[in-house]
Amino acid sequence: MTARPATVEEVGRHVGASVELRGWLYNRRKAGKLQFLIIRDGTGFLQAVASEADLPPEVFELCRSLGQESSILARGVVRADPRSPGGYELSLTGLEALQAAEEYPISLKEHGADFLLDHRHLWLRTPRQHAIIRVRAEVIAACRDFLDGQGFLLVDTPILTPAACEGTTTLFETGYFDTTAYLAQSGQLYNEAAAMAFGRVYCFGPTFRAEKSRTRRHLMEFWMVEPEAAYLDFEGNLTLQEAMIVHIVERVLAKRRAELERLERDTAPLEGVRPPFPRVSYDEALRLLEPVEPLAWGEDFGAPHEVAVAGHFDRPVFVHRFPAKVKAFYMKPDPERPDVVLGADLLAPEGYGEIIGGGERLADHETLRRRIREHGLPEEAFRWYLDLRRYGSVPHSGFGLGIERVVAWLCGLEHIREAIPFPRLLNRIYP
RNA sequence: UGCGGAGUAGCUCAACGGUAGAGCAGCCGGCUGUUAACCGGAAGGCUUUGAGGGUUCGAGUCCCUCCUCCGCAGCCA
Repeated sequence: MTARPATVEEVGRHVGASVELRGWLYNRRKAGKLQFLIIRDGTGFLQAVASEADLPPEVFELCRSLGQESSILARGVVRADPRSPGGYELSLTGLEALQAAEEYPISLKEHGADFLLDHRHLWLRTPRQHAIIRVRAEVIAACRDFLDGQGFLLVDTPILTPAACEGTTTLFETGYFDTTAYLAQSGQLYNEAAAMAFGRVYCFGPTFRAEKSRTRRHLMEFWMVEPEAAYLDFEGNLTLQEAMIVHIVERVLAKRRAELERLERDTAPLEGVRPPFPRVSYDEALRLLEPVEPLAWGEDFGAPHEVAVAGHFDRPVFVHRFPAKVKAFYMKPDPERPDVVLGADLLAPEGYGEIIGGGERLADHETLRRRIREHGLPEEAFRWYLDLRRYGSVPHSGFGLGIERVVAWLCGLEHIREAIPFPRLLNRIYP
């Protein structure tokens, strides 16, 4: 009988057939003349049963001696068997080892965060990490499909930039031949240029922040989707964000339910993520906070404030019209109340905090110049940006969605470090 | 940077100021349906508990300095 290559994912289509799996030995349990090998091939995990009675002695011995994560070619007959986790198993007829792994460091027992992060390159092989990374891929695909479907054009923005978007204190500096460059902390300013060229655009890529923050929601390097649209006003921007979040959640629920189950994520709160999302002004938020986390007008939200406000709602909530002085220079002041800006943060429920920040941009040339000066930013560096207000300036809005925070929320993660394949944390850049 | 917690076997953790231990992994053996399998055995700490100093008859344990990690806060997505 010839063995056809197959993947664990599609093994159910090969019941009764002889197949070859190309993968790794995830675990083995021994029971005398039987051995249960858990084989993973990247698409899933499958139990293979090695029976001493049905195998040449040297193959049975090979099964016995191979270490965890040895690379193997496993041949056998696919059977449906309720005793097997997953419902299918492979009756082993042959096994070949490409490389026999010894003393694999990550056992199936518990490990600490530091140890696992040091072995992130191997940690990624576990079922839990598979589930998270698959959800992440789905979130990214959902963002792009949604925006493509809404007429947004992908326009990439640079990672090496000459100056700060929001000041230089949180920028990673790097050499650029004879001068200095900074790693982008946002594609927004370039996005605005692209929006004036193409109307509706978005960028998607890694962003870098040299903030010395060590919390469960911060990465030094994280991925952000940033749509920007000409002729989009503040309200339209909120509606767009709402539709996009609903799209992402629905798609993950539809296509990655098995992964959420593996993560033991209670999906009930996610099922309730439907429009409209509540909208709370900064002033209203202060009133909500009064009894629990009082905040003086003019102060920016801290993490406890975000959690307290979001705790009032069963779905994401917009907090809008923050005091102008705590927000970035490019935000448009509310024409009816110039001490607040037409910006909004979207706070995820269940304590996950801000997942989107955005708003309507300042379109007036002179006001923008003044704000740049007021923020102590070098006007020269923003000459090209100011040009956008000199040559056909229009009302426009946009936002940035943090991929890892959305993934952490949807997966119910305790820490954002699991939401990205190789997290860059404060004092950690290995592996 | 501030506050709090923790560094003991490869991993996860015990040990009142009084002889450093267990589970898991690895190794040897047993078991034909295991589900992080289980059972038995030997070994594993270079006089050794992150590093250095101090108190004490005696320090993993108490004190000081430093290092590393974790949590929280600030900042933000």
